[in-house]
This record gives sequence, C-alpha cells and structure tokens, in this order.
Amino acid sequence: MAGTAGRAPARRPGGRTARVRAQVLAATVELVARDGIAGLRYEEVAERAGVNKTSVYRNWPDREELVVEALLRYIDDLVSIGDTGDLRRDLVDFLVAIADSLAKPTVRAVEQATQAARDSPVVRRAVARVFEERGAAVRRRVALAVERGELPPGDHSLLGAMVTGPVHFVVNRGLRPFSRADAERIVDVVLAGIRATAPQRW
Amino acid sequence: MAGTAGRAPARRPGGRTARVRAQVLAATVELVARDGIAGLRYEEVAERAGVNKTSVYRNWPDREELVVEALLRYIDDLVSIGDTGDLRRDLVDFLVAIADSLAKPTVRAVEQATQAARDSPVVRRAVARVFEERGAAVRRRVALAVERGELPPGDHSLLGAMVTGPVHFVVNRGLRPFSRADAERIVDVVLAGIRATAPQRW
DNA sequence: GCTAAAAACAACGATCTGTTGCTTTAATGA
DNA sequence: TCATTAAAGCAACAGATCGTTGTTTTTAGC
Repeated sequence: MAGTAGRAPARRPGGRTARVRAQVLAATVELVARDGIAGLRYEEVAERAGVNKTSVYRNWPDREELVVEALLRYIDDLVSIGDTGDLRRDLVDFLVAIADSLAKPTVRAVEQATQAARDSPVVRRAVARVFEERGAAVRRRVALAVERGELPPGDHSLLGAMVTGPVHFVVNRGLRPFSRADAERIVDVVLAGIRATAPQRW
Repeated sequence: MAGTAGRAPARRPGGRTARVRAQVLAATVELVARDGIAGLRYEEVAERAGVNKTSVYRNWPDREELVVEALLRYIDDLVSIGDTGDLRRDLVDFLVAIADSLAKPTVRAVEQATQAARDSPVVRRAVARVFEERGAAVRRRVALAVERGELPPGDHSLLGAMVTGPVHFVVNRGLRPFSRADAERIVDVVLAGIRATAPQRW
C-alpha cells in the first residue's frame, strides 16, 4: 500500500488540495465521533468541511479508507505515558491525561471505531495500530520501573489494562467527573496490589 | 409516561401484535449492536424482523424511543454479581461472566448506546438506568464483604470500576481472549491493593 | 361469528447515495 | 510571469432510503 491509503500519490498535493484533504479528514473525525462509522454521511462530511461532495467521493471512494486515514492522521492526539523517574506519578499523570483526552473528538472517534472494528478487518487493523504505540510505551515504562526496582519482576501484561480500564469505565459511564484523586487511588491500589502479590519481597 | 415508552397502552396487545413488537425489538438490538444508534435503519429493522416497515414507523415514530425500549426489554441479559460468601470468587465469576456477555448483541447494543448517550438525554437516562441496577448490586455485595470482615471499611466506590474496567478494556480492544486467569489476577491485585492501602490492619 | 384494532400493502415526495460530464480554479514548473 | 494541467467545483442523474398517508387484509378480543 503506497501513498495515502492505497491510491497513487497525488501529483499536486500542495495548497488547495492539502487544505481540502485536511478539512475533510477533520470533519470526518468529528462526525465519526458523534455518529460512529455506520452513521457517517458523505454529504454531511462535505458540508461540514466546506467542500464539494465530489471531492470527498473521488478522493475516498471507500468509506472505511476515509475513516482509517482520518484516524491515523490524528494519532498524536492519543496521549502517551511519560518518564519522570517516579512510576506512580507518571501513571497518575497518564490517567488524568487519558480522562481529559476522552473529551476530544479525535479520541472519541477512535472509541467509535473500536466498536466497529468487530465487523471490519480494515478498521480493526487501524485501531490496533493506534493503540499499539501507546501500549508499547506503557510496557517500556513498566520495564524501566522493574529495572529500577520500583516494581517486582514478573508478568505485568495486565498492568496497563488495570490502570487505564477503570478510567475509561468511569468516564464513559459519565456518572461523575474523573478527578486526580481517582487516578491516585487507582494507581495506589494497583501498585500496592502488585507488590503485595509478588512471590517474595524482591 | 404510561404504557410502553409514552404511548397510550395498546388495546389489543396479544397474539400478532406481541409477536411483531418482540421481533422488531430483537432486530433493533441486533442492528444497534452492529451499527450504533445513528446507523440504525428502519427499513433494515423491518426486513430483519420480517415485518412491514409501517408497523415499525407507526409503533415507534421516534427512533430513540425504539432503541430505549429495545434496550430495556433485554436488561436481564446484563449479568450481575452473586454472593457465595467468598468475595474473591464472586468477583472472579462476575468478571468472567461480563467478558462472556460482551459477545451478546444485547450487551453490545448497550455499549453502543453508551457512546451515543453523550448526545441524547433520553438514551443517557436509559443507559444509566441499565447500569444502575448492576452497580447497586456490586455496592451491596461490597458492603456485605465489609460487614463480614473480608474488606477493610472505607470508600470503595471505585472498586467496581477497578475490577470491571480492565475487563471491558481487554475485551473491547480484542487483542486477546479474556481468561479466568486474567480475572483472578485482576481481582487478586485489586483486593490485595485495597487491603495494603487501608489505614491500619482493621 | 362480529367488530374493530392493528398489521400489511401500495404509493408518495423528499432526501441521501454514488456516479458522471463538464467548467473553473489554482498549484506547479519553465 | 505565464502556460500547463491536476484537482476542485458545479450540475444533473438514477437508484435507494426516509418518513408519511390512504387503503385493504388479517386477526385478537368479545
């Protein structure tokens, strides 16, 4: 797959074309965030992008390619974990950043795509790729923590899910705002639990 | 709001009418599970239900009322937590049951509705009501555990999110199957973490 | 079996879909 | 600066879907 989503590379990609493409992809993200992939309407994309609908149809004859390209373009909106040397702090900051990011259209679009991924291999691959980068960063950060003696050695493959899962749960249910205190509680319980269940004091 | 979703009660609700209603609601759940609320098409509902589309339009002029009624009808598909006297076992069983239930169209429809709830008060109320029953059951079970000395007293409002959040996370990302061992690990870490972070050995 | 509630049938104008032929704009490179 | 031409805009289309309405047929309830 060369170029942007399998088509021959544009031969005049600057100026207006770039503007049109960017506006279409931005509109696509917003509408997928609101209505999901199945609810996406080309005419509404064009209207919101301030572009003629033929521009959308001709550039992205396949709606899944449109959605995938839109998701990948904004992949950087997905927050990642940092490294201050203090695992607890990095995790807490990470959770707070995730909670905030869940308000962004980009991130909500990824959530919608995650639902749709069940029925579409193309979307599934894109979503997996998006999450893979974040997941790898968390794994690297955890490995560092083990090296530094902040965590006992062992299988920490569930750690990421154990700290971020509750954030998604609370925010998506939308029952209450997610506070920094919530993040601290989650991280403290999970880290203490991992240490307490380690085979021996390492 | 009397009757089913605000309309005057049907005066001939038996036999064929009941059959039509049930088939439409079942079809609605399946299609919402696949395409979300915004992607729901009345004609496809009618076709899948083996029913004329006018029956759908006349019974449910408002698509949100159709979706809400469909969700509430299958509310019992949402698994709840049991009480064997052993908190760890009850939680593990609960998590495994949740993971299994996430394959059901009914439950996936609720997940889709949860996304859409952001933009629709009607849907939001229905989803909140659906989850409220399950959440209350977990809170009761946790309160029992505290009474029995299985858990230290304190604020356990995040416990439900901390054990079920990771399940949703793993299953929805769909990277790998969710095993009973995963459930055990999650519950063990969370329970150990809660005990380890309790103010004193209670 | 009668009555009438409710489902099916049929047909509608309006909107959306996806495509095509043509015109206009403007990015690119000389 | 300006000629070339890629790419966007415009207009019109057949077909599908939407939501509604008038009528006919089925059948639940008495």
